Amino acid sequence: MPVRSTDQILHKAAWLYYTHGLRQDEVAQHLNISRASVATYLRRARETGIVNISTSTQLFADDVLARELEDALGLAAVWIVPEDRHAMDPTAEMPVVAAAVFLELINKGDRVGVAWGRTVYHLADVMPYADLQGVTVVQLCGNLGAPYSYRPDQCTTEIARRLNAEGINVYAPLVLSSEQLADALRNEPVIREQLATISDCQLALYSVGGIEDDSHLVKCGALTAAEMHALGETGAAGVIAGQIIDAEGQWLDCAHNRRCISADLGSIRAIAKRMMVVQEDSKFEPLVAAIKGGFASHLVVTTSMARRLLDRWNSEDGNRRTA
Amino acid sequence: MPVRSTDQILHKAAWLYYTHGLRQDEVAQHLNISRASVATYLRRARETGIVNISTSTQLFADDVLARELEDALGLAAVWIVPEDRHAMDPTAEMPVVAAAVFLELINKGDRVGVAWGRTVYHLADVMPYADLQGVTVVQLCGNLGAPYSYRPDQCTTEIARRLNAEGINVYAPLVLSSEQLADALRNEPVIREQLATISDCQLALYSVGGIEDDSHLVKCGALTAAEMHALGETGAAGVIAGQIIDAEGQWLDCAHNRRCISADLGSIRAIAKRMMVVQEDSKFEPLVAAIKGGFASHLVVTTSMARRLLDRWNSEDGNRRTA
DNA sequence: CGCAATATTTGACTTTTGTCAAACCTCGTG
DNA sequence: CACGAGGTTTGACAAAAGTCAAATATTGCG
Repeated sequence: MPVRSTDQILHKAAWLYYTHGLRQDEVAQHLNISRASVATYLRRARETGIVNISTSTQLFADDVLARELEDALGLAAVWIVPEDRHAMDPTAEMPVVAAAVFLELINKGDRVGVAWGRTVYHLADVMPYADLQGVTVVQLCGNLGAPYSYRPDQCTTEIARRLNAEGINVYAPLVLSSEQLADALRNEPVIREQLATISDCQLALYSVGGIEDDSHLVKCGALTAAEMHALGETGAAGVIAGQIIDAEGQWLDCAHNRRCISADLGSIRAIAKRMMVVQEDSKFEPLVAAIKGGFASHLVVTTSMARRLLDRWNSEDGNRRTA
Repeated sequence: MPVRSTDQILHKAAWLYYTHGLRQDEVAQHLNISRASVATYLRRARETGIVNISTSTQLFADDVLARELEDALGLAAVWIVPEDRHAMDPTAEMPVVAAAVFLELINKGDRVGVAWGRTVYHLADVMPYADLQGVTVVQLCGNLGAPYSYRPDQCTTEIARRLNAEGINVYAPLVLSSEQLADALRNEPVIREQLATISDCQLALYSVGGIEDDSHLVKCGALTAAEMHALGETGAAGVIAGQIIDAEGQWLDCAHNRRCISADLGSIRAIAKRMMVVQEDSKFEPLVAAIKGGFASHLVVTTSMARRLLDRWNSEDGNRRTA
């Protein structure tokens, strides 16, 4: 009855059980331990990503609506999460689907950028464990305290931890009090180099922020409700990685953006797979702006949001034709 | 109680059970079917690759010996399969490990080349099911009847089927009766194009063949024992994808090779990940030749084989130093 | 070196899952 | 339209897996 603390034994148990298909008591015999221990080891092996159990997200991708959206908006792939789901907690479903899709989109050796928002937080919370050594998770924007469970850096770290990947954080605040300071900090070698690597990412993960008085940026204290309101008047339409974009998805030249330390929008657009997840129906206009701005190649949305998007694009097509 | 034959229901059951962690009876309730059906669906979902359960092959890679081999022979990665394995069928272990390693090495969208041999057959037999749509499995050599379970094309097909990948077969015999005919066939557009795509592969899978009287090529009737014996006299050391190589791993200019329709050895060397699996201890010299010829970047071998390889390389190093 | 705090392992019990023959649908065919 | 082959679904039972408090080992520290 040897007592080893290494996780060598986790690997052995997992291998015999999952790959060879032995029963737990058989595994116990092989390893000279009790069956109860085997059960514990197997749970740990699953939790640490030694064993990976993944379900295809096909279910959410093979909807006619999804195909239509891809064609109409020119997206690489769309996943549609139905709202009803047979009395299953509806708000909980989206991040779960998104997490699974995210995992499917990651390739070995990839560098992935992760932004910030309530959606991303929830996603991190339900992210399955996996063994993605060689993957790097980089933070797309500066840091800020949040009224939710994680700060941006904690969020990156948590995702990296669950994936057994390397996490790289941005050691700077998201918003500074003056443009000068923001400029100076952006030019600090550590920060500059880090932001420069963002366009090397193969995959980005984010949601789009709204510009209402109760939007995320306001709740986190980056902007006051009044400031946000004013921005709305001057063309703000949504938020990408902490930065304000206009209705066409372009960077808005405003005080907030100039004081912001985050990934250059051009760098984000340069990322091959840009995965956008949108939960709330209220984010329709911001989402339209983000899509026009080229911030989404892979989209995860609800059925109703998908319908609205399709309607909008069809009507714009109609307008263009009649014009 | 609807009766749907689609596998939509497989996806739903798998999603609720594996991703949401519901119990089988809860899933049954959600889907309005009996729990027994759920159990059946889940099995089918696993068998068709909708659900993927994979165990890290780390266990076989984190051996000191493996590290030493990588360093000494300049290989990218080595997996070592212990021979004893606690009364577990030893010959059965290698293909299982190899199959898992193979799966880990495949990336989405890859093109993988699969060669031919008893080892590869067994590997196909134990290949887990997976959902690798977008992957293409191409056959590296021509066809030939075999005394084992599969022909080369069946083997490619079987692997592709289990992986839900696309399989591409070579519609030509491995060996022809005359060099003229082989030349003519090699220049047929269909065949030529197919062989030309081999260097586009990201991953190759093969073993190395021996040159004894009872070697694979002889058993399959491609060569007589006498011919093989004669080839041994003129420098043959092993077999790669049906073709004879010499002790340095170079293409041997012989009648058999000239009559052979298979991947150009240069194309094979051009593949980034060249995964070689060797089961039998008797294949030591062929393996040495194959490694010298640059046919392995990723190696799966037994402990004893690993030791012998290391000894050989160390002694050659010694010779070089003393010379 | 002893002792407490912490982590691991186990046996006994409960819950969950796998299995299989029988019942039941479905669809093509005579 | 009745029949039967081929498939799916189910209920009931057997087998396997999960759980947890108690026991045992390990570690850190005075």
